[in-house]
Amino acid sequence: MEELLTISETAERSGFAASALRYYEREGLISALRTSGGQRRFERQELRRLAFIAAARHVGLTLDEIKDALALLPEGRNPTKADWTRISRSWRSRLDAEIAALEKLRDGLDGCIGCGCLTLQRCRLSNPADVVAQHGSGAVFWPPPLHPDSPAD
Amino acid sequence: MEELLTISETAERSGFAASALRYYEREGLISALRTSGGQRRFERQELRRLAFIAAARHVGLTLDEIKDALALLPEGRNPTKADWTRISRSWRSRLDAEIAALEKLRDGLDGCIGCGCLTLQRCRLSNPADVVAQHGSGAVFWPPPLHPDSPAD
DNA sequence: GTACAACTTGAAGTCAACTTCAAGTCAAGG
DNA sequence: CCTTGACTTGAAGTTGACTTCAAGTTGTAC
Repeated sequence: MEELLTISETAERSGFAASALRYYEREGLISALRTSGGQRRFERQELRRLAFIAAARHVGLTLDEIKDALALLPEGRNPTKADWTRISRSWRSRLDAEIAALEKLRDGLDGCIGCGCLTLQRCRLSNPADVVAQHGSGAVFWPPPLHPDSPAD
Repeated sequence: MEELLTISETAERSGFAASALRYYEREGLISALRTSGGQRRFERQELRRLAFIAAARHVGLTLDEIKDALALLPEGRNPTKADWTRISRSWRSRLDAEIAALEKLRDGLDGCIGCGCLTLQRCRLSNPADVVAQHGSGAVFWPPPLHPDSPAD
């Protein structure tokens, strides 16, 4: 029974590219033992961290956020089921918020596209400056961006 | 009554930074007239294109996609309400698909976090290699990524 | 002992969508 | 005419999450 995994084995089993694993190790998200010659050997436990990372990435967390979350795991002992559950509970509300934002956007669009207001002055959309003037910056029509790279902010 | 807008006026009214407007012009998403001295002057019509661009960005389209969409507008005459409506109709189904994907992810997480399977071998999550072996690449558990930059693909 | 795939490193490249910078030009008020 | 803020350009920088590359090293099968 083999105990440790090479980087390519870990890559295949986790679904991440080997280069991503090296990157994650550099960034402190995972750790690796080394052979006497300096090659990485991963403990099976790291596959759990990697599964967590994959899940968190799918939820939309940045690597920095994931790193912070992983830092909440206990030191010394292996994380239990309860540990993993605890630190991923907040994902639920995060996803709920994202879903709600998208639904709001969709419903706003329904009204807006239906009335053709993308081209008409009476819609807030066609004259964002009014909104900006009223509220400082950013259009109020749009829900907050899911990812903080919105051009109109 | 002024006819044409300077770049800073256009920036303020559209909500985009002046540098973004220059970028969009370079990329062919908007166009500008020029003074004899070479400064940009924007027609009011461009504000509609910019409102469209802002809306499309919020829906999650890339600039390339937006450029393609704008190319569907009629040449020669000014776009009508129907033109704008036509090219933004597909957003509805796109948003529906994104919402459905997030809901699927949320519901999957609910089950997964509830049973603690992030740490247990019986869950697909903790052993993605099995899934990869069965299906070629990528875990089947996760809905397709909303943005094509998923690490586990 | 030797071949050869797999591994190592640091540095640089990639992508999108911009922003920032430097150095110079334009437009409008007084 | 002069000042001054707004404008111009091309080039380079930014961010996050990696990937790719070059050049050298290791591990293992024969």
